[in-house]
Amino acid sequence: MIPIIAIDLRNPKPIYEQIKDKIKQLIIFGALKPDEKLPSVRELAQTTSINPNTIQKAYKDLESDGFIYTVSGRGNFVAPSPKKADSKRLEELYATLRATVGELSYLGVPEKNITEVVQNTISNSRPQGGNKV
Amino acid sequence: MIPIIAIDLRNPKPIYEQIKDKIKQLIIFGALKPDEKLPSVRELAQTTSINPNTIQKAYKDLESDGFIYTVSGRGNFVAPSPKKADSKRLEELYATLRATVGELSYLGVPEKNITEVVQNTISNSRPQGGNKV
Amino acid sequence: MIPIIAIDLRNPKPIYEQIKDKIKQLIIFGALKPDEKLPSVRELAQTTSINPNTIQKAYKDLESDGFIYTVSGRGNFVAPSPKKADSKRLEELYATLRATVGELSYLGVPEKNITEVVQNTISNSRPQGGNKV
Amino acid sequence: MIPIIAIDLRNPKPIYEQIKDKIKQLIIFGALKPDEKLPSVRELAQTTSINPNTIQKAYKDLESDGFIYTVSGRGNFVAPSPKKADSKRLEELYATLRATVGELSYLGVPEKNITEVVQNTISNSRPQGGNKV
DNA sequence: GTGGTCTAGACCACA
DNA sequence: GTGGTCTAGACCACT
Repeated sequence: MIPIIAIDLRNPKPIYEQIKDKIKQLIIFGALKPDEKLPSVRELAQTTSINPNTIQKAYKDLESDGFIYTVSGRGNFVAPSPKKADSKRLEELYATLRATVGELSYLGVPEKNITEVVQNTISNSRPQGGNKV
Repeated sequence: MIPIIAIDLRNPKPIYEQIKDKIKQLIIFGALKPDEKLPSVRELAQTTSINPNTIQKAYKDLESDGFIYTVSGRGNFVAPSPKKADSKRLEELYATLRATVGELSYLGVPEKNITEVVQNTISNSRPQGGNKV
Repeated sequence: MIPIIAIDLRNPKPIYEQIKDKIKQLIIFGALKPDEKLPSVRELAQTTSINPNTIQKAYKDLESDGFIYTVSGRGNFVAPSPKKADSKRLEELYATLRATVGELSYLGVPEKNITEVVQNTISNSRPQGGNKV
Repeated sequence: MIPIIAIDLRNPKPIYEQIKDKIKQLIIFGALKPDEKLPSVRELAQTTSINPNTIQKAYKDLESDGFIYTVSGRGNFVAPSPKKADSKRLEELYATLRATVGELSYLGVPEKNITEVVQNTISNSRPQGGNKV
């Protein structure tokens, strides 16, 4: 199953970041299961009409962020859930969270709407490790 | 009161965006009150050792985003209330919110911690428009 | 002062890794001081006849390893000494150390010679932090 | 005694090199005695699920490096003593040693810890040639 | 002038 | 067939 990744060339965000974000989402929200094979660099390059080098950069970044792993000659695969959270990354995420929620609130979005989105997002995100069951 | 704005040159994020973000935060979380005067471009350029053109760009962006307003010859001031919520911007913020919360959850941060940060952020953010009081 | 970096194209080790290693050495053994400016990507590309993309890859890797930092529009600079050692990297280094020393010993190099090289290397490596005075 | 060789497919290092390194270690640290028989290519291929060609290549390299010898139709055996020290290889090992020790020192590892590892490694490595006893 | 991104096209090592 | 490396050449954003 090859998930289609839509790229918006007019988006100022770099293409490889758009790819990273899309794949991250697919992993986080469970559309891609652990150890599932991702489309090969060349394959994804063809289906998206993006240059293979650009795809590879996205994959490399995802690997160093611990979302996927690479087996040379075989392809790229979804990593099992990370054991240790990188504290630097967590700080970034918290900062983004505060800025985003703050702006939403400032723009007049009622608390109820915000917390609802947060709740839904959490319950839809991939249960990590599976320890709970 | 001239808020000190710390700029990190090593940060890959463009300087003018760092300035925008910092000032946004000061407004959202109430450190800068409505109609309060912002430091002049020159002044801020001096205290931060940043090129005035860069400061100028940040101010211009903040104005078009409705966070501040400019009075020619007088200076820049904090906007009293956010301009009508731009639905495109709201969608962006929601997308960021979902991505951020999703990743936090995926990285193993318990729901409690996330919602706590969200709650605190909301209650600390500036009551918009002064409608509540 | 632009240190000349010699590249051996016949060496099976990738060019960007050769560059990384050379620069690491210059930093570790103090030929490049903290906050000293490195040659720009284009400049080094010219003096070495290596493609700029290859140089950039080396610089990016060095940055993510904490040896240098990048200021966009300004250039690349030697990072001050790392505060926290990355435990994963340390493990790699210890493994390499054991393998190397083991093989040297196995090949008949007397203990004296090995420890001498180790001692010299340590005393020549850049004093980090400067706390000791 | 068939030593178990763990291969990490995610490791970017080629599989045949991982095998070479593992076997080298077993020889250097005495887990495999001189003239002891190594598992056959087929056998090792089965127990590790690695392609026999890959194992073959590792063995061939080990032979030309003087760590093992092959008797046609009989199998592969641990070389009794290292072949005459190849000065090119020694230079490589010294270079690696300096780079590794330098980086460890740079990363803040105290001299004591480094020399301790070196000492232990030397005393655990196989006494070469049996000259000492 | 600096780094950052992207493309097109090529060759290699590995399995 | 897969990822990894490299080149040549181009355009952009930032300062």
